Amino acid sequence: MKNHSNPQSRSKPNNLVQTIERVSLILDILGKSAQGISVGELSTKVGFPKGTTHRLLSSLAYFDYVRKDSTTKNYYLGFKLAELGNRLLNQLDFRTAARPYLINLAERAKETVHMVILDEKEVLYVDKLDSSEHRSSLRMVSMLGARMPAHCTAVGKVLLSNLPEEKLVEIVNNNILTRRTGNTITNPDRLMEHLELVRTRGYAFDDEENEEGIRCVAAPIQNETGQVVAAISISVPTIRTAKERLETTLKDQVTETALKISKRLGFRDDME
Amino acid sequence: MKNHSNPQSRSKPNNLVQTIERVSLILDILGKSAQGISVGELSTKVGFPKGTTHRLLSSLAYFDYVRKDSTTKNYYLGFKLAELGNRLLNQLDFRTAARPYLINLAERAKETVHMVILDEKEVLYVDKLDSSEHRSSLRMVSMLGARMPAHCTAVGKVLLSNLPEEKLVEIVNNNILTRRTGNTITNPDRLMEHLELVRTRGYAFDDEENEEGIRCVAAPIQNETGQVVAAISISVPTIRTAKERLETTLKDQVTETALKISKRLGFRDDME
DNA sequence: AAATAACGTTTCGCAATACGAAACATTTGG
DNA sequence: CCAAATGTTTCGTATTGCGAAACGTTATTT
Repeated sequence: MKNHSNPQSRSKPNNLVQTIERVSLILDILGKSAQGISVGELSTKVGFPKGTTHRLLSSLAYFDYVRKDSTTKNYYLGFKLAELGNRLLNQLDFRTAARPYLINLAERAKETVHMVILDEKEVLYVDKLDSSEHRSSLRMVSMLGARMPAHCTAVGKVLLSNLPEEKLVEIVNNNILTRRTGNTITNPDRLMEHLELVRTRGYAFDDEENEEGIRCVAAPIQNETGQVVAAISISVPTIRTAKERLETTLKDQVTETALKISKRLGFRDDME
Repeated sequence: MKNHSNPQSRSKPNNLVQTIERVSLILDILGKSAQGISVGELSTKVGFPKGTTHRLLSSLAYFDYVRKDSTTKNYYLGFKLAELGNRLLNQLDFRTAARPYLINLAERAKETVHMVILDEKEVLYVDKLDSSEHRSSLRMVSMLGARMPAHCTAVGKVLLSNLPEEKLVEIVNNNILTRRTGNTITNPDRLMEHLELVRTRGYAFDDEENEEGIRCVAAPIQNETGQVVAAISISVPTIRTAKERLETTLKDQVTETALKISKRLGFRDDME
């Protein structure tokens, strides 16, 4: 699997298959209902009749996309999704290639390391390594597959800054930049300016812009065609680490590691 | 979310929704094609016409269940699956409850710890902790969501042994017990006998029955109703660890931890 | 315990939906 | 540059899935 960015993605097909649209809606709702949901409740939520909802659910259950608690009769997401999600992550070749480098980085920095990809306006976590130092901290329990707005994370800003101009403008203009903390950049013009800086520098910081008390540095991963396919970052709690360490040692470690991984993927910095 | 076992699951609904059946088939194939697959190729594989296949794919792509490489035009699994899979795992309350105990167990044993649930004849990995000692070993790269036959793993045998008699018989009779190593129990009668022992003991070993060079001990996790919802295990390489340690220290550690987690979930051993 | 309400499940005639053959477009290779 | 292969769209048609209503099955009330 090589190309992971998807430039002209998500154009609404002229004839959407109704069932797929409905299934997607159902799974989204189930994903938000940790306690499960009954046919009736779901039926009113999605707006199609009980019978129809039931039919879709039982077909989904047959293929394990959905699970029914046999006593309460509530429906949940099914384990097939975990299986396919796992398959997907393992199919990402850059992820496999990066692993050893990320483990090494986490050990040396003694901090948490993430790898993410860009999906429209959000970043998606595809790997995560804790340093042995902070294993017991339960702060971030398994974020694999989790999403985060791009504009307020170091990884997100690195990835945005490498987008073709028009795509970037489209994303920035068509979405409100949600405020997550006092430091979040919510002004489109300021963000564009900031991304310009990130692009020339080749790395980005997150100075408590996404979460109070957490700072990050991030750098891009490029493949053999020079395309940016992912970004990696180191996250540190403000209490424990001085801003200076982030901007010197840690910054150097992420950028170096990112370059090593990129080279491993066939990238050459003499390329252009 | 409470009940996770699904006693009378997977009965074929009288009227399956065709689209769901087809989508499931497509996703399964994509899950096996790491290098991506073209419309034409997929179309012949699944056996429906190109146009139809294309329509389904573009609808799936719209909701991000599938991704299209814009240059090669190949299709891949989409990131929505990773997101939903992640949601599912985080919705498992017993998993969240168990985490701290598993971290502790991995640290003390200095070995790899797994948590799994039973899904029909297979076991599905829902959590995994490496001890800091063996982090760099790349042997098991992210098995979350991965599946394994139940009959040849310690966790699987624990879970099978707690199934209602009829369900167990059904599973053992309707599936061939695939041989994974020289030690795999492939004879149904011997397996039933062995599971009887596991049931009375309350824990199970895997003596290189699933993978040459790996041994495990596993114990069950029970919830407030006494129902077995998951199993946990410690895995050790035969070269590094004597069988005796597995059968004494490590066995005690897993069973103790499993009981602690069960109690945390409201289980009381005085129940019955 | 009986009655009833509330919810899950199934049925079935109808029409909208998705089907798929074939036309059209685009890319690839000679 | 043409031809072959592959991806995409169209469109008339029949099938598929729709959903109102009937039927079962748990839960709740009196």
